[in-house]
Amino acid sequence: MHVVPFKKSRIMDAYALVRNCSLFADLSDDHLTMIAENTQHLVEPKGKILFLHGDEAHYCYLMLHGWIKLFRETMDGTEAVFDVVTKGHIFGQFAIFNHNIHDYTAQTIEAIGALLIPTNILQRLVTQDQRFALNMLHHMASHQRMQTDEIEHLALQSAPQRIGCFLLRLCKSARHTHPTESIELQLPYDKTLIASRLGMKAETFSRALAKLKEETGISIKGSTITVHGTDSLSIYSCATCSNQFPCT
Amino acid sequence: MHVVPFKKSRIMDAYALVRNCSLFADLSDDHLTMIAENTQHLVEPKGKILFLHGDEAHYCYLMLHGWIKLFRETMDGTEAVFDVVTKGHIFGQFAIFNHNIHDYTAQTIEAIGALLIPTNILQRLVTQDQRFALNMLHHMASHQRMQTDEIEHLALQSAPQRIGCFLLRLCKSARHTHPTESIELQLPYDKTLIASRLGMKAETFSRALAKLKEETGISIKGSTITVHGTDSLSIYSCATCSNQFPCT
DNA sequence: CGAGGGTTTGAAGTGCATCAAATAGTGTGG
DNA sequence: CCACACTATTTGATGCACTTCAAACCCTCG
Repeated sequence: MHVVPFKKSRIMDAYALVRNCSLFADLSDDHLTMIAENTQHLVEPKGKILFLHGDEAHYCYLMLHGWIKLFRETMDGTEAVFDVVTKGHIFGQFAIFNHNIHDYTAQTIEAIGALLIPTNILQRLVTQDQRFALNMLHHMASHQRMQTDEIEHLALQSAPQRIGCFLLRLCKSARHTHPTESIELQLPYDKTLIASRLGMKAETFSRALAKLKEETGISIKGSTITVHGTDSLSIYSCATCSNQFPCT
Repeated sequence: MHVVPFKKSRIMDAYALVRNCSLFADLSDDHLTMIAENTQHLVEPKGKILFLHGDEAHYCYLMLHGWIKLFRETMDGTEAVFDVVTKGHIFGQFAIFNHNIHDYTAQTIEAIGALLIPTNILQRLVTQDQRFALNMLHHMASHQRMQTDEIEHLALQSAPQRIGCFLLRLCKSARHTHPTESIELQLPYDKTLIASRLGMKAETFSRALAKLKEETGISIKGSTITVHGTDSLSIYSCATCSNQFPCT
């Protein structure tokens, strides 16, 4: 594990990073400082496994840059990718409610930087600080809502629709809210991984993206996709979705 | 809404029911009594919708008997069934972390009895009682683990495997742990609904169950299924599952 | 330039859905 | 107790979506 210790002067950096994470919003300065003082700065190259499904949890991870794949692997080698996360996301924190056991495997898909937060600190805080417990509840609830949507999507949407839904989420995180304006998107990681993230094979992804282009008029040039207004995507993808337009 | 008010003498009944629910375990007598005093006894016939996806949440429901289907419906009429719950289960409680909006629809599939618990009481309690907040965290976490498994199963298991997994859960809730003994199971609700619960059509369920019989040697007589040892089921169903034998 | 991974394309197979119809099971009123 | 209506379940035939296997293409980077 490549840990770069924070110098004293860097503790304020960690403090700022921690405070910006919604999970720690509204904590007292004392608690924020206590967390910041106990973090370490983790740097890892591409392909590194941070922990395995079933491992004892020592840390949770607040991402600074790079991408991480969260997944499970079955005995026969197939993978189920639950999420792919980057800057600003935190993962591994739910282990404190699971006998301190990680519920999935985490692997870097490119070089990353992250803040390591010891789980025992979270464990202590959650029993001592009512506000943190409430933050954690809201944090878990929002995670749960996303999982519920995920289940619905897996059950009801076709492959092209799931891609459309994924693109809509990209539009949203690019703060693109106007439903008729054009927006140029960069796929955040390679198509093979997006395919796994959406529960399909790379070949299916390729064909499904072509079909999505046909159906909604998006333009595709390598990993650059131009959406000429999100309306057509919403109509096509959210047709079999119980949420309102747009579903994210 | 058919509410049968508790007589004063029945408050102790409600008290006992509430205390037995793990979500309220370890609460102080005062708080348990306060909850019990504010509950109502709900009785509803078959087919009744308790609330719709998107409705404002006034109550959560502690089941006494009967079965409830929790699901979402898309515009084109297809359903995604998330769960089917009965005696001892509680649902609707997560709305307090979702702007007091229910996240799915709840409908009776046969006559039910339930304890109605006002959500505003939970909302107050979760901010005032540290222990309740912690209970709620563990409760949500265990719900989340089940959802995570659900996503993995939908992504990786075939229809016959999902049925096998469902039967294994039935074995487990019948406290049948010995892996080589025979056990006779009653399907808890009709096959059409089990099919929806497992994300497949009734026809597929019928054929998949026949295939499961072929593969694992279970016996089927109407809604009675005899499992001659859970080993063969585990081996067949958990082959594409990341969890240990058995996965539940 | 050449190696290797990512991506696309084609051909063939599998699994589940759909549509249609037969069968079994259940509760009803006579 | 029976005939009927209605629903649940099974079975068959067919179609579609996604996968699998194989090969070609493309792009990047040493």
